[in-house]
Amino acid sequence: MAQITKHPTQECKKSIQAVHDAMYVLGGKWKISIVASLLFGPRRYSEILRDVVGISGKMLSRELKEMETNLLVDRIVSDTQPITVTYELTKYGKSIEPVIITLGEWGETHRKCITRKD
Amino acid sequence: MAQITKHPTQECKKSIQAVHDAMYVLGGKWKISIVASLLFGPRRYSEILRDVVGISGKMLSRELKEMETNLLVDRIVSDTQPITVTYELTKYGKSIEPVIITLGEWGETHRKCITRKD
DNA sequence: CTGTATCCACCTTGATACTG
DNA sequence: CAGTATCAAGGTGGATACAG
Repeated sequence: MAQITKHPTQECKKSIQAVHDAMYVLGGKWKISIVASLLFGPRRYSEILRDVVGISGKMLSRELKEMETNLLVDRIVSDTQPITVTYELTKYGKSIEPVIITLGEWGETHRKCITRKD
Repeated sequence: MAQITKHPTQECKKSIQAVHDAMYVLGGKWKISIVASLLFGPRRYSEILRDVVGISGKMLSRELKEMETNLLVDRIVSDTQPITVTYELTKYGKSIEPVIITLGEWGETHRKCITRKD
């Protein structure tokens, strides 16, 4: 029916909006990396800190807090001595997996391109 | 063989790196939206400006320049009067399509979640 | 039309030190 | 271990004016 020929702008804007929505939630410098880490299973604060190379503690807790607010992760506190905190993706957070996979695959390819061309 | 149990960190870091690489190139506030726009076909500067709601001219040209540098887009100048400039995705740029699609789908779902929960 | 230059407010991030 | 507080620096992005 509606071919993308004469008035593609509406179609286009809709897609762009969807993508923009996604990036609003995943938009921090580190959020996607954190999700990638959490896809491997529940992680402690300090573990994420080691996994996500370059992130600072401040950023990690801040991003995690935002992600908690956005219902992407659960924060589980065990009142051991000293306390341990485990983060894990919610069902909703796990639904990002395809995005991460796709992005990761593209990233690997990209790295190859870089290697060849730089 | 190597189960993701004892030493998941290496596996994990690799994935995270790949994702991080991707975000390095796609990382601006607007780049992904611009790619989304360009996926609908070549676009003029002013068209992208209209498609990507909220972006300013300065940001658009800046982001496009970076994307050109990263070989994601081609910039084609027609020396009409006045000149017109068309941007289109390179083959490499088009390879991001799956990412955008996946992200867009997730974004739509996310919007539904927002609607229900906010 | 397609940008660039400048000014400026705001946001983001890191380093460091500190708390429970 | 799991954060928080504070400071400082740089990046981000918009408005406006200007240029080819």
